[in-house]
Amino acid sequence: MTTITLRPDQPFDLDRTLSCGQAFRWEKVEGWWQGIVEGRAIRIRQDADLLTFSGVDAEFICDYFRLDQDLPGILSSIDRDPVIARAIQECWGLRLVRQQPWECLASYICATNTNIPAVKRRIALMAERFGGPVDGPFGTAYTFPEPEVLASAPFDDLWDCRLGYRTDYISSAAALVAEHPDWVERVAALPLEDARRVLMELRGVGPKVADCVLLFAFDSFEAFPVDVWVHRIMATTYLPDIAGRSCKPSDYERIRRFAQDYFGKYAGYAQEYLYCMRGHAEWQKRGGR
DNA sequence: CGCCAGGCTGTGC
DNA sequence: GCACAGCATGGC
Repeated sequence: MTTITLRPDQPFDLDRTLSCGQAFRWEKVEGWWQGIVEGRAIRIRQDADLLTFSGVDAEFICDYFRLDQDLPGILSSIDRDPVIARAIQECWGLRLVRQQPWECLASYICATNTNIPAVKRRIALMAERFGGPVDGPFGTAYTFPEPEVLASAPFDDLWDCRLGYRTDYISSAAALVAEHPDWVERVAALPLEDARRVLMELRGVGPKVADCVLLFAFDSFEAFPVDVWVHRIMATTYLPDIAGRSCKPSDYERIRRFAQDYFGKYAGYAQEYLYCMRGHAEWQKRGGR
């Protein structure tokens, strides 16, 4: 067991961070969060300002949860009106975790037009079938499958992971990443808009998936993914003339441009705080206003 | 049963 | 450029 004591200037809420739906490989069991990150099985809990964990070292935890990122500074930079202020207040301690590009890409391809429990199930099934076993603090776990393995997996075996119509998307994305070992570096080296276009060349990757991957795995904090929840929140509070519920491409573009201009270079944090607020009872009670 | 979910692709105009 | 159908799956 290792511990980290959070400083007063390091606001952090482990529960909020791992349950808000950004990462899909964590589960809370008897007070402990169990997860698989970068091939390691991690067990972690929080008691006030004390983090207790095993499976990785303190540097890994600090890096994964971005504990050294100046969250108070970021939040004050996006805190521009009462709505986002309330999200910041109610989602106190939420941090964006540092995800691995390939896993993040595949995960969000699995996350289109579906719900979070189903995404978690798909990823767990893929890991059990195509990942590697790792012994950790909570028995045997399975790493997220390497692109080479998924690229050569028979269609029917992938289909059995409940991927549905996304089966081909995962297969071909895996093939591309497997064929280009420098894929991550190449995308990482591109400016946001160029990286976005490159990601969207993949089948099954549209604007929303591309923005998620850029935000969660490529440190593009200006990226602003617009899913149905964020679309709803943005339309009701900031762009009331957007009528439809279907998020047309022009709406998507308008929303993200507005958000980047309005919230600034950490618009992605604003997105995640607004998204996190979607499930808040008080928000829903008031009909999203 | 129907409707919705961290949407995207393909077709037709 | 726009709209609109179709899509596998699971939660509620």
